[in-house]
Amino acid sequence: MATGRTHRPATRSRGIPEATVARLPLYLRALTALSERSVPTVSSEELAAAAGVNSAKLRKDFSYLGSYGTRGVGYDVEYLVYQISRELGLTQDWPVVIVGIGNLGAALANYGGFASRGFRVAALIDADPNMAGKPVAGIPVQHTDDLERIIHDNDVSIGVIATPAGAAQQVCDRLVAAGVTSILNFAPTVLSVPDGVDVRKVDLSIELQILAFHEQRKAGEEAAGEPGAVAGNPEDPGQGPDGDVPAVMPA
Amino acid sequence: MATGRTHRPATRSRGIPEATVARLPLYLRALTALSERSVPTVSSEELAAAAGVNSAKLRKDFSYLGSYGTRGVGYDVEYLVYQISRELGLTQDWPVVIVGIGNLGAALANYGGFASRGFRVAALIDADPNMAGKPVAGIPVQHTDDLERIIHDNDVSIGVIATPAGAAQQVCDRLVAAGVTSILNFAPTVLSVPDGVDVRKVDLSIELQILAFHEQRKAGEEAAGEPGAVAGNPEDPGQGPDGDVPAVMPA
DNA sequence: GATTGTGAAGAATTTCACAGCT
DNA sequence: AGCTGTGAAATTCTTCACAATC
Repeated sequence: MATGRTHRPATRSRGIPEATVARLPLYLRALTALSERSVPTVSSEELAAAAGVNSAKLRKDFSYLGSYGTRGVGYDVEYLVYQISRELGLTQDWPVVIVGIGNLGAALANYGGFASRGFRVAALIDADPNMAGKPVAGIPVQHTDDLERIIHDNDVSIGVIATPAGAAQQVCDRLVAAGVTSILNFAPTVLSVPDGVDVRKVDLSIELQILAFHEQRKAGEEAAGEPGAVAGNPEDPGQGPDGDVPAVMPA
Repeated sequence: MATGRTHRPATRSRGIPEATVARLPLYLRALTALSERSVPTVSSEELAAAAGVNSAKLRKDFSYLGSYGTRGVGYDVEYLVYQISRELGLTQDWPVVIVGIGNLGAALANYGGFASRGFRVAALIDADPNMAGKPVAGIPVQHTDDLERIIHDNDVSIGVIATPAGAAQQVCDRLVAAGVTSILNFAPTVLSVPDGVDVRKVDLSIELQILAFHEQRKAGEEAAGEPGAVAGNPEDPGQGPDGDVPAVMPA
């Protein structure tokens, strides 16, 4: 749980489970692809396959948004795109600042999917005076000294931190003090923020470590006398068109 | 559920919940920081605060690994570092290949935390012939044509995909065919892989969309007559030093 | 006949709260 | 006295299975 303002039935049924929220972008992407191919309708089964989940979960997820499908037919692609976009708040434009324009910050600035869906890179900020003025992805880098002014001038509420770990908390504090209430953190640190501020983190080395855990487990199982040994034998019951992604759970 | 070989009590109690596995790297990072400051022992309360979780959860997590603490005292930092490292499989060296050396791939190649903890960038691979031979982060980029050979020669089992979305599935297929069984995907696509292969994904735009959802909700609440209105009011019961970070992972 | 929407069952995860050890 | 380890309760998430609807 991340949102501040705690414990209260959230007014009236504004109760979309967090797990569902986290999947909406996945559905939206799949739907956008269908939309571009001018597919008019899609069944829960097809859409679920495209998004990499199972269809019961998808239907349950959609049920929290409302009844947007037609029984016997499926979902209208355009309509669903709109409804999910609206639910996610993507019908408005979110100015975003990226702080820390090193390799990663530059990569993020250049990332196309950024602008495509409701987000706009309002400014790039770096502590290195030599960077100031240099354009990255067509946007001139500004100096950290002006951080507060930039936030205010652009009415930014979402900040991306791509600085080294050591600078992250300090940058975070300044962003929050200047009015940012959502932070996407790429620095490998736990940020502490006041209540009411959301933080999400993206951490390469954590993801790799989780993979290493599973990889090690595979190696171990292989060694222990297993009938079929070696990885990659394609059997296993059930599991339909889900296919990927951990979840593991031995027993 | 993803890992092949299903349904079996996993020999003997090798049953660490996935949610716990996902937090072990967090604990490890906090412990490593303590270790560097030569702190000998730490309580569940302190460590939990440093890792950004609550202490009951941390103790429960550790209970799956064994009884590594001392009642009335806490945990021995060095010992725990070792135990968690071992559990995660970080006492061995994992050669990793990065495919797609654009902005992001280069950022990943330069990422320090990579080498630091059990991972070694064995090779960089890109489809652009002009990139071939050019060093990135001190490692010469190799051409996609040699992908299979590179995987074999370096005994790689973990691959990182940082290509454009359109190329990701194809690269994935080749990696898997060549023997890779764990994939970290930065391309905004759902990859399909055979059973027994783990995929984790890191997706900037999904994270941003989740933030936008919460941001929108805040704005809405603000508008609807709320007592304290406006974000950032620091009250709220309970919640201790937890505060932030959703934990991501729908994967 | 096909497919949605959803109660109810089941599984996983988190939190509580305290017994048990040092 | 302090802090871990853990059953049990509470909560959240997933899956099942089928009635309702087109």
